[in-house]
Amino acid sequence: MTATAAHAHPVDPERVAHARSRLPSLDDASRLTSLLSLIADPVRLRILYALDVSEELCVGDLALALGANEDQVSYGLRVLRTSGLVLTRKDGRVVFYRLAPDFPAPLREHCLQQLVDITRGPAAQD
Amino acid sequence: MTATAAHAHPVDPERVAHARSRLPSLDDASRLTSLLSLIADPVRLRILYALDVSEELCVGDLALALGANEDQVSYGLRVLRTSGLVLTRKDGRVVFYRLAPDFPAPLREHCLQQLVDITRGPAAQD
DNA sequence: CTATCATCCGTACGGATCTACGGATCTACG
DNA sequence: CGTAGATCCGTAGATCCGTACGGATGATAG
Repeated sequence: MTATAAHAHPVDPERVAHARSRLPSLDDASRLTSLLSLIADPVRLRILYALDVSEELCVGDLALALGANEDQVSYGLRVLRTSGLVLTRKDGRVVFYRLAPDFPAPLREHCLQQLVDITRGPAAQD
Repeated sequence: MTATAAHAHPVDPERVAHARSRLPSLDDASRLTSLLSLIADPVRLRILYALDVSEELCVGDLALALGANEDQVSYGLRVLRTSGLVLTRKDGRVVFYRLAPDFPAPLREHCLQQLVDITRGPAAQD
């Protein structure tokens, strides 16, 4: 055998079939996770938060707002820009960033506007 | 100066202040992103989907359902288990996994139940 | 036209993460 | 007991990712 090829017959065939029928394809899952990976970084996530509430900010101001150095912000923006999540507008020597108009709405609503709560109430609802 | 220390005065102080006041702390952001990182992986995400719809599955069945090898699934589960997102129940020589009872509800509702759509409609609605 | 500022780009380094493999456990079965 | 199945664990190698740095670019001011 090549690798771990055990388990020829399911323990619970019904559940396997049920799961399989509702599972996103590996392809869809990959697309989704590459999107999630983009926001799964403190700097990038906070950049997105900042842009979400402030419409438009330049790199330096973003760094100020986040309390991060400009290298980090610049790199974060590079990634977000490359993936099309943010757009730029250049005015003189300043580059302004904003969320792309086609920024995934569910991502914005759910992740940006509600997900912070997650970190606070997994077991403690206070 | 040590590093990139430019930009002494904001270009747009108001927006900086506004963003800053609404920004999650680096700490909250880090907590959230480490959670997001857990689901930002195709294997783990699909494991969670499968467990979400099938209540309980053992490693081998999970591998069957995902069409992945058991090593991948086992490693994915190891990570999820370590982080407390899934629980195990042992019955004979089979180990069953399920979502932890305190699995973050918003994560479940938003990410697992709605987020796949994201990958389909950013610009192309078919 | 030169100095300076805001920002981008390429690169190199270090650490985290995933994969793959071999072996250890524990259970069931005869 | 001894064997086979299901799963876990440790580890080594490959790969990905974020950070930091130096220099390039383009724009403004003098």
